[in-house]
Amino acid sequence: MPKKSHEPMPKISDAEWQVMQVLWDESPLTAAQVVERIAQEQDWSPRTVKTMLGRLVQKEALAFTQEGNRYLYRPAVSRSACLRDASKSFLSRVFSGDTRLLLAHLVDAGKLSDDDVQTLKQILQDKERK
Amino acid sequence: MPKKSHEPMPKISDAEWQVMQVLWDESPLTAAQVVERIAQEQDWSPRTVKTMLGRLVQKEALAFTQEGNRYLYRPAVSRSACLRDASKSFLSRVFSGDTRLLLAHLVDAGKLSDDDVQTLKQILQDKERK
DNA sequence: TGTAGTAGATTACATATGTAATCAATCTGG
DNA sequence: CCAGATTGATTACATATGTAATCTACTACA
Repeated sequence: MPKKSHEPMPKISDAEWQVMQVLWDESPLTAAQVVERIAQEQDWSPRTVKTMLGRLVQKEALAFTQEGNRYLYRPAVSRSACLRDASKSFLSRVFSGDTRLLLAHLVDAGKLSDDDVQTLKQILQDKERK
Repeated sequence: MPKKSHEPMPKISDAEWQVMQVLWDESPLTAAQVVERIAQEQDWSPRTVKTMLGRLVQKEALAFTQEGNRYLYRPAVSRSACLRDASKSFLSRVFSGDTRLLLAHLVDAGKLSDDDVQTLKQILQDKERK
């Protein structure tokens, strides 16, 4: 087994998440391609996107390989690990780590459509049958 | 009806949440009392706590009334409103606004004990009977 | 009544973040 | 072969954040 050095998850900022999402959805991508994808949703200057890419590489949340004179970027941390990490810190910060509180809040705050409720019940069924 | 000016929720930082939680749990409190409560969990200098209090007052997340030569602090924004706001931005940033994804993740990532699952089912039952 | 504690106000300071602009090397079309 | 476009690299700069220390005014004890 390779030694898992359990590097602390890089702390990804709000804006940076946008960029990560793009690359988790599709990668590798050149900076220009990321800029395109981002443009669909955010009104950022291409410079800004480049900055994000640079910072994410520094944080080792992204990696790249040289392709001719440009870079091909790809995630260096898994989306699921980041989701786990972000969920955990959000949960502890806002809901004192009480998952049930969060769930109750979601259900309660009308965050869930009837459909969502059905899906959720299904998920729970499955989990029980597990 | 008083005119609801819908001020944009003040953006509460990670560290500031700690202080808000204390005051949502019990208020009003003097700075010294907040320092005490915080000391239970965090190893912050009393100065640091004072800074948080000051910033939260600026952001109008806290209000105070003078009591002799000291202040009595109390929340100026409701916990539930902040939970709503924080949940919303977390959800959209991390889970692209897909509540079901978040739920699936929570259930899935073993965040839920069997007990939690029961509670959740109960919550759902209640919601349906609503 | 003078002096040491407190309380709040002001200032400090490094790092993070949002949001770019400028620079140097390279590629590309004429 | 050269000028403009394009790339990544470096620099910029205001605001936010974490983490305090210093300053000033008032209070309470000796």
